[in-house]
Amino acid sequence: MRLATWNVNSLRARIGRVEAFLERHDVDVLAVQETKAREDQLPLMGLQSMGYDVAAVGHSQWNGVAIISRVGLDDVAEGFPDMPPWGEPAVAEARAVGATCGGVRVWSLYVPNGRAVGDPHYAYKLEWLARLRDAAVAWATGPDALPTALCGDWNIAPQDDDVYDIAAYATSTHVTPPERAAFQAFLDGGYVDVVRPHAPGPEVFTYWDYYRQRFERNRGMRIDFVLGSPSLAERTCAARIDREERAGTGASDHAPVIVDLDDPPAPPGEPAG
DNA sequence: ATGGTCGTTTCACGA
Repeated sequence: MRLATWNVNSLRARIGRVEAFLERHDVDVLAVQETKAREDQLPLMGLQSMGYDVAAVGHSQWNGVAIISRVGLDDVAEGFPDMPPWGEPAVAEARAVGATCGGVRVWSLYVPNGRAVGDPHYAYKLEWLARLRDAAVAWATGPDALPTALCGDWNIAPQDDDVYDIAAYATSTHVTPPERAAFQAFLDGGYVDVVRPHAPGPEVFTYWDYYRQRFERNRGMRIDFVLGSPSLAERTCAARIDREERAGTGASDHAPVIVDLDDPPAPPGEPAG
């Protein structure tokens, strides 16, 4: 099964690229962020004709997440248990959608940006992450736990090498110790960055600002991640960042991240094949 | 510190 995550910066503006991406990489499940669309605004017909179902929560101007799947879309959840409220419900709730796709629990997450250290949005970001972490650890444990993938734009660069110029971010969000601790708490809870081990090397960035030719100068950040529960991490056999999707006119400011999963181990007692 | 460029039910604001 091939799983991907991509902050598309408007699904309506990018629908042609999304369809081409799904076809080019033969993607089974795509978690998208910043759809900037209510469900009733989404151009779904092209995706449906390609065999995909869509589960989405959204707002016309910001946030918004969706899961696009051709291997099933069951037990859809809009938001996670105990997700903290903030502002308009339509905005607060447009940050997380979960579904079971082909036996894997997939979440598409748009972690709050935080805006600035000290801003109320920054405190909300940390609270949101802490509550998600508690829920996510619960999902990954217990006898009935499905392999779980936390896919999305985390708006956190966990390591200094994940920023083109860490000194330029000395007073910025995305790299502060509390944000990095919030990210680390998922790893401490058993989740694994399933991409970095399979896509090592210097080209780690997933996001480049539109302005000042940041992509052309490779001044980017690594803020999009797939964190896998232990059983999902075991099945991860390959991963890559599709930098080419970020090039050219009409690109999102984020590149897609792709993860390949082996088939699950056969249940005991059943013949192989 | 500022501004650069995108997106949006746009002449303002979020990223």
